[in-house]
Amino acid sequence: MNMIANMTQDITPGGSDYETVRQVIELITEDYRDQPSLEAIAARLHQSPTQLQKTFTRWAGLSPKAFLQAVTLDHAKRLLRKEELPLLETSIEVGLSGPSRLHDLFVTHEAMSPGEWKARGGGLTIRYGFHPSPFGIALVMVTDRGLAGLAFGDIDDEAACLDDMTCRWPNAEYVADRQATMPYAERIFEPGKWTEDQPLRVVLIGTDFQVRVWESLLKIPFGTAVTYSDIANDIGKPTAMRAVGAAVGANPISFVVPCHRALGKSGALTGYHWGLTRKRAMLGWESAHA
DNA sequence: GGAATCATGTGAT
DNA sequence: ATCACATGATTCC
Repeated sequence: MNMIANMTQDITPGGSDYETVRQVIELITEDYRDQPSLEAIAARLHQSPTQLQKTFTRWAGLSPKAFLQAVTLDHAKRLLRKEELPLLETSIEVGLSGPSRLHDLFVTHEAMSPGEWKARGGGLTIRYGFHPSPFGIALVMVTDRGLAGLAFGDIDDEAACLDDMTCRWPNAEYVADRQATMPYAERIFEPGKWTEDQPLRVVLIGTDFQVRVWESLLKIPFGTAVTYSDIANDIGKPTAMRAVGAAVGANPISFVVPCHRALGKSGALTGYHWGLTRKRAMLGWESAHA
């Protein structure tokens, strides 16, 4: 009967490009030994090569090939060596006014008191809403003090995503309020809107150690990366690299607190709470926008 | 090269 | 006390 030829063609609007991108990255990463051609990839996704190329480039500003190159071990190692990437700097100087978005500079953070942390969110009202983002559906959570949580999910994955977050502060009161989270969502993924006048307020809810790790992450400049042991050094506990890994993983505000810029010492990508593929996507996206 | 192994700090139960 | 980790260095094939 009717074969679904156009099945992959229409995807729901809003962050939909990411779905395609995700599959491309996944595919390339799995079969990177085979060096699959654009053509082969397109065939696997039931799309025409040109269409795929177009979608991908619209999303990343980079061809799939260039993108993949940016996520390669070699490149990662270069990010790690603090030998400033001449490439990035020139492209900024060239006058791409917008994209320099060193958004980290305009984030103000505030940590919760230990007492509040121990209450596990008790007495706290958290409003949340789902919004499209370049990396899939984003779950945004805010308190009256500022942004408290940011999570990602794939299409139709929203419930699991929400679960994951509400578990962290089980005693808090949760209210679905898309109106309240909307302004945050808009600004997060449009870093051009982050100004010194109106910095993005974030609230770090975690233990003392975790908060220190997260603050350290915030200092990593856009488009660069550090190792877990770098962070351990930065907070004055050089031997706690493993603990750092755990703390990084517990970061409730992914992307804003750039946990994706933490790599293994070899430059290899290690785990990511919301999926390694998403980590790759973020890194590649950043190299393209830097 | 890669798999297995161990030393390790923190946080949750 | 004990266990699970988004690590990292070392030691085996």
